[in-house]
Amino acid sequence: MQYWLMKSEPDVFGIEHLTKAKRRTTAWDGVRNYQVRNMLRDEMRVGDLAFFYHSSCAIPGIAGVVKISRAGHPDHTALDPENDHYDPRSTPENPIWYMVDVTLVERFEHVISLADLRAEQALQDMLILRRGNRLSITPVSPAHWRHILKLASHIRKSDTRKRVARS
DNA sequence: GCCAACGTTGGC
DNA sequence: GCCAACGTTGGC
Repeated sequence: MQYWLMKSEPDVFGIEHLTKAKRRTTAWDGVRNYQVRNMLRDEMRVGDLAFFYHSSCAIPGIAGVVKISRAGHPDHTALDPENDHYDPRSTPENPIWYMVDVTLVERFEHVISLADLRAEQALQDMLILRRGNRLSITPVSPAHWRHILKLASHIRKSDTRKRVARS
């Protein structure tokens, strides 16, 4: 079992879209970076889990958890001249670009913001926190994964306390 | 194979 | 909208 972090711009496709998608599943298409292509094609396995990260938005951060529900297969959007991600170098016989399918596992009640993540000493060496990091998919260590899930549950508990205190 | 120019990402 | 950082392109 491996863990990942996958970035998407919520204005284009966010976790909100995934909650409404058929079978809460979507193809993770449009990746046009070779390092990330190699992860999609060669490394990501069905059953792996990934954080769904919102980038380039008001509150960048982790919005929930998805699982890989289909392993790497050719990204057909590269073959479609009408598509924004069209790449004339890619052909059905020789596809250059790959995608996986992801299925929603959990949407966090609140996004764990980038600022929240940066505040955690235990997460200092996360790839996502390194300056200049531009990969749209990065591996996440089991220790970091567990730590972030703990953060998510703490946020839930503190919310509960606040609700109780108010009532 | 080098490297400058250019395009893109993404936080702020 | 700015800009740092990085990947890609293409001339040589």
